[in-house]
Amino acid sequence: MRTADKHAKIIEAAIRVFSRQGFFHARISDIAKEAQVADGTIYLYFNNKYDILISLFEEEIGKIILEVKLLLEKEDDPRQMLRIFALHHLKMMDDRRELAEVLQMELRQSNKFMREYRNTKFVEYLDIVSGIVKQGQASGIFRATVLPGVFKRAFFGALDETSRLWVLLPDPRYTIEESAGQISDIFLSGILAPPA
Amino acid sequence: MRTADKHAKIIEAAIRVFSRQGFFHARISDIAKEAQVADGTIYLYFNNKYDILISLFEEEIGKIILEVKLLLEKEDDPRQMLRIFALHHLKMMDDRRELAEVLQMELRQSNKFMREYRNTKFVEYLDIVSGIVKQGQASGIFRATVLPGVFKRAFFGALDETSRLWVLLPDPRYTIEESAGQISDIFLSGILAPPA
DNA sequence: AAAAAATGGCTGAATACTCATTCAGTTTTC
DNA sequence: GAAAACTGAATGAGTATTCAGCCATTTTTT
Repeated sequence: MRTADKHAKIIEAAIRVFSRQGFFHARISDIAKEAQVADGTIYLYFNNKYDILISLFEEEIGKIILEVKLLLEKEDDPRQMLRIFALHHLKMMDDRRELAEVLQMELRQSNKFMREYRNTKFVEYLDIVSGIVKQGQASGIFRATVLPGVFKRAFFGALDETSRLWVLLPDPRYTIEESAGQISDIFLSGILAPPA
Repeated sequence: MRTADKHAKIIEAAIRVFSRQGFFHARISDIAKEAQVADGTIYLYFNNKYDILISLFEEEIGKIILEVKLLLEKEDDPRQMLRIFALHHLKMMDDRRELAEVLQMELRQSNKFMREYRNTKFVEYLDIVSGIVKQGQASGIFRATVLPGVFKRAFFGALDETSRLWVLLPDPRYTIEESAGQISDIFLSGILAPPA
């Protein structure tokens, strides 16, 4: 076996290069150099440049989904589950700055310009939030008037925009825990059923 | 007058072309054709391709800021002001789909890859929200514990992510008013001072 | 056990483009 | 008849992808 998991090596290199240069400015030769591999080798593992990006999304978001689902398994209070999701999301984006940049910068474009690609994993990630909302509504803890489909977008949007703040220019004024707490507090006040 | 405001014509054409193809896939010749102008003419009004994008951001966001500030002038209750901001934002994104797509897709990249460009107008737009929050906190209507800098990001992120939903695939299940109302409700519950 | 043959992962220079930008020339304006 | 505005073909830089061959390893032959 000559290959020391070149596939993974190339994905990791691509994360670094895309985060530095953006997808369009990244050259295949840059990724190859970063992965310590020849340009041509990349085409043994991926069909083309887009395919690297799509594989990267699916694989990395897949890992994140597994992580957060594992954390949520241990909890059954939907209020705590939302807090866990928020904190995990921000922590993860902070721990993996380079991946965070790629997701924030390139994921949006991808839906539009890679027509066939449906971002299936990303939808699955968002649906974790609407799942929590539905669970909370079923048990009467959350208001039934809140639309889970609107809530999941708003909640994710708030987290995403907040984490972009640090990724672009880390701001020591707010800690991750503080931001995650504030966002969770705001959304929880907005969704909690009024005391009977 | 041979020029029937070519500058504006080119910007408008660029909005359409960028929204269809994205900045990187858009050719100068596509924009020229759309604006019914020769390729070279574009370089009489803009320095280069990036400059079209940046001018587009500054000018269009500038118009949006004027609009929303005009609406907010008439109101002095910070609660209503937040509702107005949310509704106006979503309405505007819905009315001007093509512009919305360009802002959503390209604005993020721009910060990173046009180093010198600081997105000044965008910051000004966000600061309208933190301004409202500070005003509400000063008058005791809003909790002082909420950080305006976190709140503005979260609020804008929620609106932005929500509007992307329709821009990509219009969903007849939620109206603009309903979504704007839900988001405002959530954030207002999160920021209102508890009744004394 | 040595030599020969086959395998296939890997390489990187060459190809085959695609556009952003320029500028010499044309048309319009005053 | 200058000056200004405009045109669009030509230029040339930049790069995704290909592919003919290399070589470490494994398999077959002697």
